[in-house]
Amino acid sequence: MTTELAKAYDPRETEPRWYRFWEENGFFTASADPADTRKPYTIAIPPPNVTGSLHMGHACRTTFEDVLIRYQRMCGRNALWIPGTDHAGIATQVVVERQLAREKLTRHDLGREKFIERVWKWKGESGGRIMQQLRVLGASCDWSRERFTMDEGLSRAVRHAFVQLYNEGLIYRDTRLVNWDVQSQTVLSDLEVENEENVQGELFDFAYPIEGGGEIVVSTTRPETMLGDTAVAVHPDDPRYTHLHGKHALHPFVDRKVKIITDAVLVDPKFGTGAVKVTPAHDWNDFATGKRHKLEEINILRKDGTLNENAGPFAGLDRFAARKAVKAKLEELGLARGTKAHTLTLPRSQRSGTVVEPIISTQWFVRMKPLAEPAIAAVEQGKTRIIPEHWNKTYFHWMRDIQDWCISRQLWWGHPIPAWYCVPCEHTHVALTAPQACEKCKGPVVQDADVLDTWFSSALWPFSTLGWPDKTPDLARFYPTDDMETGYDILFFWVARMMMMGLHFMGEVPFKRVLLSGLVTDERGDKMSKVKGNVIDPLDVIQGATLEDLLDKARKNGAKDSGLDYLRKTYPEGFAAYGADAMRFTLLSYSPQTSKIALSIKRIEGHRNFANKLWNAARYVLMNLEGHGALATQQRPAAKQFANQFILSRLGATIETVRAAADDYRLDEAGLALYHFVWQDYCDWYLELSKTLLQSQEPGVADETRAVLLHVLESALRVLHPMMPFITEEIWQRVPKAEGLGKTIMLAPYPEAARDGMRDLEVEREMSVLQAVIVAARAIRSERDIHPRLTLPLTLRADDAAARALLQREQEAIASLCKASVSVEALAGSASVDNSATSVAEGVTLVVPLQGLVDDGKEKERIERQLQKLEKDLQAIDKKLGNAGFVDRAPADVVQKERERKAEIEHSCVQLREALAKLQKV
RNA sequence: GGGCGGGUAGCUCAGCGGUAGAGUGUCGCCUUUACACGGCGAACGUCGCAGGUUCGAUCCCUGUCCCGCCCACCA
Repeated sequence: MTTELAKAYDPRETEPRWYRFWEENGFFTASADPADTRKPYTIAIPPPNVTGSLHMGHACRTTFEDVLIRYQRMCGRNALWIPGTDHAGIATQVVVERQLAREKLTRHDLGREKFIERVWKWKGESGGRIMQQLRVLGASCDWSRERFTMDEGLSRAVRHAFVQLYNEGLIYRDTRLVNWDVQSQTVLSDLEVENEENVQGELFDFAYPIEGGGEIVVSTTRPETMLGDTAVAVHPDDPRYTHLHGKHALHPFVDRKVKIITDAVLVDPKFGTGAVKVTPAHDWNDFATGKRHKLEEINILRKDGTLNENAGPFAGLDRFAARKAVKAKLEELGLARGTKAHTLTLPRSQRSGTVVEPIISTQWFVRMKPLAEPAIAAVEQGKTRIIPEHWNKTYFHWMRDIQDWCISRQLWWGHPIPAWYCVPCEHTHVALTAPQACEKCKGPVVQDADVLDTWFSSALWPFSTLGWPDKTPDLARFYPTDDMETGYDILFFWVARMMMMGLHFMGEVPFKRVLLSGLVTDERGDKMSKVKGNVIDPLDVIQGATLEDLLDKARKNGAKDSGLDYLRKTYPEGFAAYGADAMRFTLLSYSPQTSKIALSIKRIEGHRNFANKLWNAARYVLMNLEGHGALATQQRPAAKQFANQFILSRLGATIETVRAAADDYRLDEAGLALYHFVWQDYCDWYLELSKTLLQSQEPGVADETRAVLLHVLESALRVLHPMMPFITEEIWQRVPKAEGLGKTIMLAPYPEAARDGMRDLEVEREMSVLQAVIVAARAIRSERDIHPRLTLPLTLRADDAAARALLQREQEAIASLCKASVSVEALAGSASVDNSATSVAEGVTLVVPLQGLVDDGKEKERIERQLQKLEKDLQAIDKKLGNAGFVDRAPADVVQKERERKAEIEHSCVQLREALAKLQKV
C-alpha cells in the first residue's frame, strides 16, 4: 500500500479503475447474501429505458438510489436493489417509431416477423450500452437479471393477473369512444394523450336546412365530423328553437335525417348559436349525448385517419383534406355561415405527436374505482409514505377522480391479451392457456390480436419480478420493498397503478416509501429535448467534451439552430472533465422538494473543486504521516490539544447531521454539511492549525496530531463515501488503516458520532472566539494593504480572565494563522497606543500599532464604518428591549440573549470610540 | 374552470416565528512547500405586493400579481 497520491487530481483516472475493481470483486450485486437471513433494506430500481442514451433523469435517480443503498450497507444492513425487467412497450415504441421514421417506413411495410426481429436486436444493443453508462456513474447494481421483455415468468404473471381481474369482474370488454392515434394505429389511454394548448383555430358556422323549411345554424372546429352527425341539440328552455323541437334537419351530403333534440347537459344556450351538432362516434360529449338519446353512432374514419364509405362523396380523403373539402362544398351549397377565430386545445398522442381522434371501438378496460379505494386508504394510513409529502394531494386528487383504464393496444409488441374468441359463435374465452376449441360450440378459436398497455405489466412489477404468482422465497423476503424512487412524472402512469395492483394481488402495499425526484432541466429551466438541442449527456459532463463535441451530438439528434446557439452561448468552452463524483454530488445537492432541477454546470464545477480539495487535503495528511510508522487503529485517538479536540468535536457534529439528514432522505442537507466540514472545518481551520502542532517539540503533541489528522480524514471519507464513491475509495485505499476493515470502503462501517467523533461544546465555543479574533486581525491586515509577508504586531485585550487565558494558551495558533506576534493583556489599565488599528471581536479588543504602515484617514473611515454598523444593530436591540410587550411576553432566554448582545455591542462601541478619539488627537 | 408548486444577493438555490445563508459571479490583496480546481479579505438583499395574527413575520393566515406544472373542459 503506497501512501503517495498522484500529484494532480484527475477524475478520469480514478473512475474506470474503481469501476473495474468493484466488478472484479463482485460488488455489483443485486442478489442478497444467502447467508444473511435478516430482512434486507430494499429499493426498487426500474430498468433503464431503452431509447439509446443515458439521460440526466437516469443519472439523477440512479445516483439517489445508489447513495441510499451504499449508506444502508455501510450502516450494517443487507441492502440491495430489486432490479426490474419489464417495460416492454413505452421505450420500444419510442425507439421503434424513431427508427421507422428515419427509414421512412411504417411497421406494416416491414411485416410483423421482420419488424419484431429488428426491434429486439436494437433494444439489446442500446440496453447494454446504458448499463455500461450507469456503472460509470458508480451504480453498484447488477443488471444481469435484466432480460428484455417477453420473459416467460413475467408473461405468466401478466396472464394470471388478467384472468383473475376478469373473473373478479374488474376487467371487461366494451364498445366505447377511445383515443385513436392514426399514425401508430393504436388506441391510447387518457394519460397518453397530451393537450396542446392555445392553438389558433377557427370556429366554422354552417346551416342545416330544416325539413319543411327554415334552417338551424351550428358551429364546429372540425367540419368533417358533420358527416357523422345524427342530431342537432338545443337547450330545452331556449325560446329561439322551441318551434323546432322534434323536427328533422336534412343532411346535405348523405341520405340521412338529423333529428333536433333537446339536451340541457350538452348545450350552453349562451355559447355560439345555442345549437350543437351531435357526432356520437367522434366526440366525447356527443357520445354521452348519443347514449342519452339512443342516437345512431356513425363511424366515418378508417384506422389510418382517412374517411370511410359512411362519408359518402368524401370517402377516401384524409381527415384534414376532408375538412377543407366539406367546408368548400358547404360554401358551394350556400350553407356556410362564416368563420370566427377560436383558441382551442388539441389532443395529441404522447408517442407520435399526431392529433388524436376519438373513435368508437371495442377495447378492454380495467374498472378502477374498486382498485383505487384501498390504494387511497394505504397512503392515508401511512402504510406508504410519499416523499415529499405535498404529492399526496395530487395522488389523492387523481385517485378519487379516476376513470376506467383502457388497456388494450393495437401494437405488435407487448404482452398478448389472454382472450380467445370463437369464430362461429363469437363466445369469449379468457384463460391462462389457449383453449383447444370453443367450450360452447366446439368451434375453432382465435386469440385477441391486441396486446396490453405496457403499464399494465409494469403495474405488476413489484411482485411479478419476484416470481409471482408462485410463492417464491424471493417474494416472501423482498415484498414489500422499502423504497421506490422515481420521477414525479410517472406518479399516475406507474406508481399509482403499482399501488393498486400490489394491494389487490398481494394484499399489501408494494413499497413503504415513494421518493419522488424532480425533473432535470437545462440551466434556463426548460425541459431537455433533443429537438431543442439542450440535452446534456451526463457522460459529457463526467468525461469532458469540447463545444464541437456538444454541437455534433446535438446536430445528430436533430437539434434546431436555436438549440445550437444556446449551446454556443452557454458553454463556449464545452465541459472540463468534472468526474462522476462531482456529477453525483451535484444531483444530490438539490432539495428533494424541488420539482425542477435546473442543472447548473457551475455547481458541478464547484463540486469538482471540492473533490480536488479533498484530494489535496489527503495528500497533506499522507505526506505528514510518512516515516512515522503505523498509527492506525480503529479507535478514536485521545486528544489533549485544543485544535485536535475541536476537529473531533466537529466530526461528531457532522456525523450526527449527516446521519439524521440521510435517514430523512435529505441528501442535500447531508451533502452541504459534509462540504462545510471538509472544506472549512477540516481544511481551512484544522489543517492550518495542525501545521504548528506538527512542529511542536513538546513530547506527544505531533504524534497526537498525526493520529487525529488521519482519523478524521479516514472517518470523513467513510461519511462521504455514498455521495462520492470514487474519490473516497481511491484515497481510502491509500490511507493507513486498522486491520479488518475489509478490502473496500463500501463495506467499511459508517461512522458513528459517539464512537468516531467527540462532541465538546465548550471547545467549539472557545474556537469560535479564536476564529472571530483571527478573522478580525486578518481584516485589519487586508484593509490596510499590509503585505502578507509582514508580521503583524498584535495586542489582544480582554476583561475576562478566562478569555485571556484562552488567548494566552492559543497564542501560537493565533500567531501562525494571522502571521502575527501576539501579546495578551488585561483591558483595564492597558497603555494606550497611538497610531494603531483597533477592532473588537467576541469581547476581545485587537490593537495593532502601525507606525508608518497606515494612513490615519483610512483608519478613521474604517472605524467609523464599523461603529455605524454596530450602532444600527444597537438601535434595533434597544427598540426591541424598549418594547414592554417583548420583555414581558417573549421567552426569558430570548430576552436574556438580547441583553447580552446589547452589552457586548456597547462594549465594542466604547473601544472603538476610544480608538477614534485617539486618532483624531494625533 | 379545478388543483399543486414557486417568486429570497447579478445567476442557481437553501432556510421558514426571535441578529438574512450557501455555491457561483464581482472587487481588492497574495504564487506562504496540501491545494491557483487555491488562500485571505470585501461588497452585495424593504426575502413579489397589500393587509392581518403576534411582543416580534422572509417564515403563519387572507387577498393580490406574476411564473411553472398537473387535471378537466372547449359546438
